[in-house]
Amino acid sequence: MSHTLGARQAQKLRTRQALLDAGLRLLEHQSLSSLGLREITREVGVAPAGFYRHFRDMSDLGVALVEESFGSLRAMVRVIRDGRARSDEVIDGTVDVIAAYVRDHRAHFRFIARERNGGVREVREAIAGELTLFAEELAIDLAGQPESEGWNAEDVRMLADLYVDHMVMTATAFLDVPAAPSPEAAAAERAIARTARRQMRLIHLGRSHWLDDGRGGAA
Amino acid sequence: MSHTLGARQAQKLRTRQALLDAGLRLLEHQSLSSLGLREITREVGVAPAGFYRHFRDMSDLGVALVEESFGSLRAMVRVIRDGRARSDEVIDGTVDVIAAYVRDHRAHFRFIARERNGGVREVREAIAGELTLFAEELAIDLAGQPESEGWNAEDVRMLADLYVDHMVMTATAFLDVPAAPSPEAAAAERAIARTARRQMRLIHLGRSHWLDDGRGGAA
DNA sequence: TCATCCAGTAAACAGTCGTTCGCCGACTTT
DNA sequence: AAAGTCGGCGAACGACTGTTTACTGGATGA
Repeated sequence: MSHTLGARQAQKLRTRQALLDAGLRLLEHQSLSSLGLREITREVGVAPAGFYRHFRDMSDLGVALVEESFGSLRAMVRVIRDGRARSDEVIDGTVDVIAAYVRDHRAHFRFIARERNGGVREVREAIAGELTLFAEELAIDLAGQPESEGWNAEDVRMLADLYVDHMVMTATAFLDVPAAPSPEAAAAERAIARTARRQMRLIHLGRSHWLDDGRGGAA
Repeated sequence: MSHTLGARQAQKLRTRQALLDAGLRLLEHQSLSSLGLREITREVGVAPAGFYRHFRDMSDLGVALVEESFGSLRAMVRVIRDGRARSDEVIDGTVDVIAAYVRDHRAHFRFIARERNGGVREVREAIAGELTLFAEELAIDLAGQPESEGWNAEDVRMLADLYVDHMVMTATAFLDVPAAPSPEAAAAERAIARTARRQMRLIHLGRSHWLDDGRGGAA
């Protein structure tokens, strides 16, 4: 059964987590491919060789960070899924959730944004996989909404991809405003949220007129 | 006047360009922050110390690469600006231009995509600046189109940002299909182009209904 | 209680790195 | 033709890198 996880294994997990945390902290100002193994162990206070007890190499740690990052994101996304029905509220709610995610998990998202096209293949692929999964889930949600009546699966997926891309872009925009609270920063955040809401509204508008001409939007 | 640029200065420029080319080549599979000065000079066949005759450090070379990259992009964008008027043609043309840019300047765009959120601040800011400039120009173009009648400046800019983000995302998607020509690669490219066209069409649809309810889309 | 396991250690390995220095020699200017 | 400029070279520097090795000592299970 799930007994209290012997002091042995517990300590190992704590060290592993310390390595992940230190990595994420150091990645705030540099990218994974320039982050050294010794740099992390030094930060944690562990001998360099100890690193290998937990990760094969830095890409391995990177992939672990991807999983950790998307874990915190998924938890937050469930909030939207169980949201209201009116499109205004869904849009506002989505933007708020994005803003909250970036505020509360800034380092996580910065890591994802940075390594999404970064220099480490394994990590890039892990992120791409998670985003695809995310888009697939969203497509299922969208397909169930009344606005999607008469849509074929391909177009629903097309719309889901557009939404995901837009969410990533919006979150990235939030990243660029300084974390330290200040009047200017708050204003910048509000401007980004305002623009993002209008963009989502415009997309939603396009969505609701997609079938207007009876061609299903096809050329 | 512009006399034929003394053999002295000409040679210097040739070396400088060789450094830039080598850098771009090496950046295909890694990111700027992990690229070493010696790595570049070795590739070119120049002594490490020679690097400093052309660039202060690697960030300096990175910024030069940003300018070079956007130079080739701007040249290509002019093709769209002087394009047809019908929205179908503009959309198809835009997607084709994006595809062509990624095909012909793959290394340039890969660099931009990778360093847009990369670990080197100066380069990140240079890219952000160029993209802002790009969005501003696009906003001017959009404002001049009949579809924008009755739009306020903020909403036009909001739309321009949406288009730019979408173009970047589309170009990035093209990047992920292998450069080597193959049946599968060609099919993947066509799928991306098809999705991108539909997304642009959906956005265009939203744009043309933006003022429908007389509130200018405002909540 | 005793043998076993294994997370973490300390030291050494062969490299690599960015940067500085003085110097050469071909081009440029006078 | 002489003087000056300056791109590129070669060598040396101290610091840092990832990885391997044999080890220690506390938790673990018999």
